[in-house]
Amino acid sequence: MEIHQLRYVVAVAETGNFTRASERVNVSQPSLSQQIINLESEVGRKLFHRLGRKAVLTEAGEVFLERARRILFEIENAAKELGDHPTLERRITVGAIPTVAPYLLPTLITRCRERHPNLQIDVREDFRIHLTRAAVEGEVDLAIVALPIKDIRLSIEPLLTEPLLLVVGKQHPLALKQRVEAPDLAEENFVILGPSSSLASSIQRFCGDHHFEPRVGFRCAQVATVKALVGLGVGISILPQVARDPEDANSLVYIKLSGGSPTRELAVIRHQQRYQSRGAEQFLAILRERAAELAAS
Amino acid sequence: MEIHQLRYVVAVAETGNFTRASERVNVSQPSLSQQIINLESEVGRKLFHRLGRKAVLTEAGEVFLERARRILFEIENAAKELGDHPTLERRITVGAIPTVAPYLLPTLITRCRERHPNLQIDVREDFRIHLTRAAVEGEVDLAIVALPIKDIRLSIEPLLTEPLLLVVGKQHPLALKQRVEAPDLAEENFVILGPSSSLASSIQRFCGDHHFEPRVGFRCAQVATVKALVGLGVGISILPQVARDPEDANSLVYIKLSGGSPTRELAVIRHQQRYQSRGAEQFLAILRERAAELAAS
DNA sequence: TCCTATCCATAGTCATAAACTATGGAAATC
DNA sequence: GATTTCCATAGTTTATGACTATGGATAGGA
Repeated sequence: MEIHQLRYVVAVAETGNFTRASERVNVSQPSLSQQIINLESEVGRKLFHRLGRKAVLTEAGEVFLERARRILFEIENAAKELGDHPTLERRITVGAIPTVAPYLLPTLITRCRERHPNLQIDVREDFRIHLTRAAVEGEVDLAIVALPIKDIRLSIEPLLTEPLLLVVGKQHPLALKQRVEAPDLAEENFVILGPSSSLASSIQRFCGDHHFEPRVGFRCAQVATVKALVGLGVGISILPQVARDPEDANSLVYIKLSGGSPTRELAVIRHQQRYQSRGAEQFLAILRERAAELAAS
Repeated sequence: MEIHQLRYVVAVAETGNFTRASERVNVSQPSLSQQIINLESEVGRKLFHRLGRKAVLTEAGEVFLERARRILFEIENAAKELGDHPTLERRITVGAIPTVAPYLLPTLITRCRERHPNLQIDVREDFRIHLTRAAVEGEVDLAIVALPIKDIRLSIEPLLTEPLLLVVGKQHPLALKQRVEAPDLAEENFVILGPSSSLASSIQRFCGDHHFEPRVGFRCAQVATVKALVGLGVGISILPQVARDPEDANSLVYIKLSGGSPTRELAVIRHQQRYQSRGAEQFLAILRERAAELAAS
């Protein structure tokens, strides 16, 4: 007897149909069918009559269904109790990509400390592909990343669509132009982050959409390095608006491109089936609040 | 969260030691260790302090242990309830090898019908290797087979040590001898069952122990065929005492070999972890009773 | 009554998880 | 200080659960 088998039984009982149940629990119908058969063999009882297009619980199936529901409820509560226990310290791990971490997390963590002093937040800054894997493997509770992401094991909640701004040095000719469009960038040298960066991928996709390949002159590991080099005038870049810093005004100019400004969509991901602790819920509420603020500005 | 992980947690809690716990649940220590680590990662809490040679529950671990025990108890009861339900028909499948099935099962089933009218017994006659696999895969609840058997997934309960008797035709020279020993058989033609038969294997092993290879003249599929051929005088055989039939006296002579009579040990096997239903328990009690009777005769 | 659609079960294949063995590091014991 | 006993990691193998393709049975509609 396995937990996924109990879930499948409950799903079939509630939908009346193996196919519908398989859609509900995100497996293929033959897979669910086989697991129900395996379970029936193990407990030595038929749990469902297969009546043409209907799956109907047998008498034994009705008895078993109550037990299955109780077991699943207990399992849910086992995880919940650890997450919500009044005396156990709450601790979560949050991931964020490098073009989000230094700009969003400080505000989020500050608010969390103010409102939920008992909540400990560990941070992991990493690239999207690593954070995706970490979420799947339960190494982080939540991760803030840029879309697109495809992994059916993850729950993906969009947060905001964030403008990406052209950034040039104050002495750069483009800094003086009234209107800058994508084709204006075709001959420029780009300073961007490394190949693991989803922002770097977004920039290359945006340029591709405008039928040119960006001339990548510099690959950097940190946004601060990108800013420093752009400020020196050796190239241009594109950064998310959230990366904008008041101090940047000394040497940088942020420009919203005319005729279709690039954007990226930020989302928060977590494991589809992993219980979400009270601490994770608290953090998520603050994250949603901050995302709404950013979207409105 | 998986059921085997809960079992491992309980085992570690009760033994205080990963190594001891792994022995208890029949997996290797690294495997248990890895599963505990995976579970801790999933629930986001340390469940055990690893203090040198001791594994001690953390506070979270103590909370979790209660839940784990409750879940495992519910799971045990889910299976038990189906097996013991007062109104659900009880039905079990019993396997037996061909040199046991026709001699033991009729008596057992008759007694079961008398004492437990609500118990339905399905029978599967097959060779040991197939019954072993069927028990592992839950296709039979119990199976009566000859030893040896090695499979850690099975629970093996010896039933009785059964004499194997030499069988010859009434006109056979050995029928008239006062004392027959193993070397007397070295030049005889043997009539035995097919290569899948564990009895055939036992005969060959017995002859091997006496430093000769049996001359196998006939391979048969049924004990009745063996008896018929031996009665005709075309060869000799060795059959378990339980196969002896009053009608055999017309044409056969059963002889207990002097100087070390061959035996075989019958056992009943079942799946180690599968819940044993009330019906299976009832049958098993009758089987033990009959085995004791046979052992005394 | 026949055709189509919708269901479940089987077969074959593939990917992943859980098992293994080998082994290393740390701590306890002698 | 050496040895023993524990747990964790790494690499490999095996078993399980997933997939797709497809067939048989049944229900519904024309």
